[in-house]
Formats: sequence, C-alpha cells, structure tokens
Amino acid sequence: MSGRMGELLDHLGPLLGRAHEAHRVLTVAALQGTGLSPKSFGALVVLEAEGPLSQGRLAARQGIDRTTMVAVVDELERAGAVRRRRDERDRRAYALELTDEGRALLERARGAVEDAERRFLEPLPAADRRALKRALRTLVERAGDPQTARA
Amino acid sequence: MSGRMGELLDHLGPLLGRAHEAHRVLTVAALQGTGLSPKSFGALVVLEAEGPLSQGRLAARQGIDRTTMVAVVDELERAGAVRRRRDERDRRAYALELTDEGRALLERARGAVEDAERRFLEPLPAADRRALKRALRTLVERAGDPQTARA
DNA sequence: TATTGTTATACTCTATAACTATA
DNA sequence: TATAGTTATAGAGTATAACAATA
Repeated sequence: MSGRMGELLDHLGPLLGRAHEAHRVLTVAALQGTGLSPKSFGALVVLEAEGPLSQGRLAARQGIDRTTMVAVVDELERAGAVRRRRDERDRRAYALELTDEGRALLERARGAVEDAERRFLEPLPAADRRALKRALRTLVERAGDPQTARA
Repeated sequence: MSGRMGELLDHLGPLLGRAHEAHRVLTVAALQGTGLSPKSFGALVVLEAEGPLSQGRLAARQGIDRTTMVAVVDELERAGAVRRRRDERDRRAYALELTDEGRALLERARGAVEDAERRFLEPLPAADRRALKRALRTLVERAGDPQTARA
C-alpha cells in the first residue's frame, strides 16, 4: 500500500480501493489492544443498536455469509463479550446479546476506532468530512436499492 | 452485498467498504465484454500514460506484488494487448509496451468503465461528485505520505 | 419440507521463498 | 552480491454443500 498513483487516481475504483485500504490499516491498528477485528467490532455495534439478534440476521447485516459469522461469534463469546442464548420462540436460532463486559469493550473500541477515523480525515476541512460521509451514505444506500441496481 | 446497514453507516470503514464493493461490481460487469479484469485494465491505463515500463515498476504502481503481476501480464500478452520487449539497457527487465490492439482495447474498456462510474455516481449532484473525488484524492495522497503515516 | 447453526471442503486472491539470468 | 522475472507453495478470507436439530 504505497507509491505514486498518477493517472489511476482519475478513476473512482482505485480511489475507493486505496482509501478503504488505508483506513482499514488505521482501524486494525486502533483495535489492536481490544483483540477485536473490524468484523467482530461491527458485530458488537450492530448488536448494541438492534438488541438480541439471530446469528443469521447478524451476518446479513454485515453483508457476510452466515457460515462466516460462526467464527466471529465464537471469538466474541470466548472474549466474554457476547452470550449465545437460545431464542425461546424459535429454538433453532440464537438470541445473541451483549454482556456487560461486551458493552464495556465496545465503548473502548468505539473510542479507538473513532479516533482513527478522525486522524484519517484530518487532511480535510470539517465541512468536507461531513460532505464525504453524506455522499458515501447516499451512494451505498442507492446501490443496495433494487430500483437502482437494475439500471 | 445487500441489506440495510443502519448504524454501521455511521462508521467510515463500512461506508468505504460497501461503496468500493458496489462500484467494483459495476466495473466488473462493464468490463465483461472486454475480457479484462479491473487489475489488467489498470495495467493498461498505467502503460499508456507512462510509456514502456518494467514489470516490477508496473506492479508497484498498482500497489501489488511483482509476483502477482506475472499472471496479469501473461493474460494481457495472450490477448495481444501488451508486448514483452526486452529492455536493452538492462536485459533482466522487460520494457512492457502497449500494442495498437491494446490501445484500441483500452479505449473501449475506458468507455465502459467511465460509463459505469457515471451510473454509480448518478444519485449525487454534479458538484458533489467532483467534491467526492477531490476528497478521496486528498485522503489517498496524504495516507501514502510518510509525514502523515506516522501520525 | 424449510430453516438455523455447524462443519468440512473448495476456491480465490495474494504474498513468501527459492530459482535463473542478468547486472 | 543484488535485482528482474518466474514458479511453487502457503496463508488468509470466504463461500458452497451437507448434516443435525427444530420448525
């Protein structure tokens, strides 16, 4: 991840790819002390916001396969951050929930991640930072929209 | 690559990741008819802009390993788009150059890719599209800068 | 019959190590 | 000794197929 890019920076693909990768490196470093990966951090974020969730639904939220989520939850459970409770209304599924320890871990991690994001965005004026996130949000929401997808 | 994201869209990582992935899907589809991958397309772009280049330098431009570039150039050579000439000033290295056929292929591919980019950015007003690319360029350039990297 | 979580397996992508030919 | 290109190999990451338990 380095080197001049010249004409490649005229294309959106390399721009998004390099930006994502550079940001990912900072995030992974920021999460270092927590023992969390970006993926397991994301799982905690979703679980806190949306309460008890099945493993499959949690996976869908992250855009990953449910078989991939197994190892993520294994890791979070070993860390004591998540509990695999049975969903009493559908005993095939779990009702995954954050433990108090998980909530505390999430707060520490979120601080570190937001700090990394701040450092990453530092070269931009505040207005541009907000505009960037707003633009990306618009694009991501429309891209997932079937209305737009067939275009 | 679908589903509501809710609170994950507050974080820059998922935003960049989803945007990159959605754009990549469009690009791959756009390149369908050309037989090019995003990576080999990028190689053609660089070769056209920077003239004859060694395989290792071409790889460095793309931020990939030189061993990964071997297969990319194999593919481009098979397609008749690139010629592996020996560099007469250093006979270990190649002086890779576009063929006329490669130039024509690149023009077709660039049209398709730019079309895909246009469709992807469609949800944004023109001013926001320019602002987005400008912001990403700034971030990517600073992120590669050792001055910023140690921060 | 269909679905949840699980495992085993395969596939894709990419880098590391070791080789050759040149320098 | 060091570097350019190549190959074989290994590793990370993820998905597909098949299974047990439950619906």
